[in-house]
Amino acid sequence: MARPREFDVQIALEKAMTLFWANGYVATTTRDIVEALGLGRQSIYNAFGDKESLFVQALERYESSILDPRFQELERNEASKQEIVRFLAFAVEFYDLQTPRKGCMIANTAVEASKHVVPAATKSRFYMKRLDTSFRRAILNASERSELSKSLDITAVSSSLTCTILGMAVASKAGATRRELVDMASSALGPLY
Amino acid sequence: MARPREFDVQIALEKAMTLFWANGYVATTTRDIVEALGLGRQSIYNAFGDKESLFVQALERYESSILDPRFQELERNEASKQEIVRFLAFAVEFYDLQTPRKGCMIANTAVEASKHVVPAATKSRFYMKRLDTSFRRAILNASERSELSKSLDITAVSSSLTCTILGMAVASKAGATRRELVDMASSALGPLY
DNA sequence: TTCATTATTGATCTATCGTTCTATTATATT
DNA sequence: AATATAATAGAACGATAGATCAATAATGAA
Repeated sequence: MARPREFDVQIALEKAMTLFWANGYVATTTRDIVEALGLGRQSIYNAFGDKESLFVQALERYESSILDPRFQELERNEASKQEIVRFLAFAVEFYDLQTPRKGCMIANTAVEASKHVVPAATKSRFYMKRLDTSFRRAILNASERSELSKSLDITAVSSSLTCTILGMAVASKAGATRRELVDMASSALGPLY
Repeated sequence: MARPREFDVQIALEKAMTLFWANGYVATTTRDIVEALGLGRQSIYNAFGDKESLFVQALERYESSILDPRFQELERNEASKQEIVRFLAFAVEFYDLQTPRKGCMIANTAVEASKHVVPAATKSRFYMKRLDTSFRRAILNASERSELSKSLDITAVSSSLTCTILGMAVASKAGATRRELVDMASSALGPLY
């Protein structure tokens, strides 16, 4: 009935994600996108709509391909101390091994793109809440299993862990060493021991 | 000998600082600057040079008018636990009371402007290091006064405090409640008690 | 095989970007 | 009062932004 698309939409979206992740929304030009995706302008507009729409789809791909898989462990009903530790350990790897250092696309978006892309602001707020809720739930489980100190302020610690993830993202992008990232993570985990 | 400037350079710079702080480097246009400063284009170029130069000067003003005064306490030779607590308490106020929420210009710069303004990248790295060093020194003092647990990993805690400041900046910009900011700060202070 | 439909290509649109030019105005020194 | 100097105001610059148009190519359904 119609001419079929010659490129893989998911691969193209992956490239757009990487580009926006590294350079942000405003600073990424449509010319950059055309070059990075290796496609014609019109093909990109056909497939993804305008720049803002492409950005939102790239952010959604970041969520589904990067974030969601990592949340899976942490959000299990029985998740406890171990899952929190593993989440933080993954964050260290994730941030440290990036070349170039891009930080976290959600944190970057909160800082840079929220003002220009309304759904992006909503998403960044949602994911921070989701992270906080996940941590709290896991801490609660650990507490019920008597793995933690009785006097622990669960709300405070979950907020602190969320804060640590965000702080690591910024520090990483600013060039923090692996050692520093490890220290940030391990120190934030202190209250659990 | 020549016509005198009709406006106050420091007041104009303050306005530029607020604008860049809220909107970032790339997203702020020279038109925005002209409107916010209430001056003619050429007057601004005469006084501050091009956009990049103005940004660096605005960032330097942020450092001297916002950051340096707060570092003063923390960087005293005798600074100890109390100064750390006060620094974090100030950060909570600072981030919470902003309208609109602008976060920290250094953190924003690290995320958004580093790629476009080389001196800004240097500055953001410098200030994170300075913060870390100040915290470490104060912790060291507290340790020597036996105010802290013997087993405390001083390097890890100072990294964690730095991380917390950055995380709070991002969380605040994303709309964190005051309660959440308080929790982030107080939980990061946990190891000191 | 024809035709409706969509993909592709590359030229092109308008708006706005950061910056500079030109002309005028205002002052301190002579 | 005359002059050198710098500030101001606004028009204008070339470059580039995001987006679209027009022409062509490729497919599946009739």
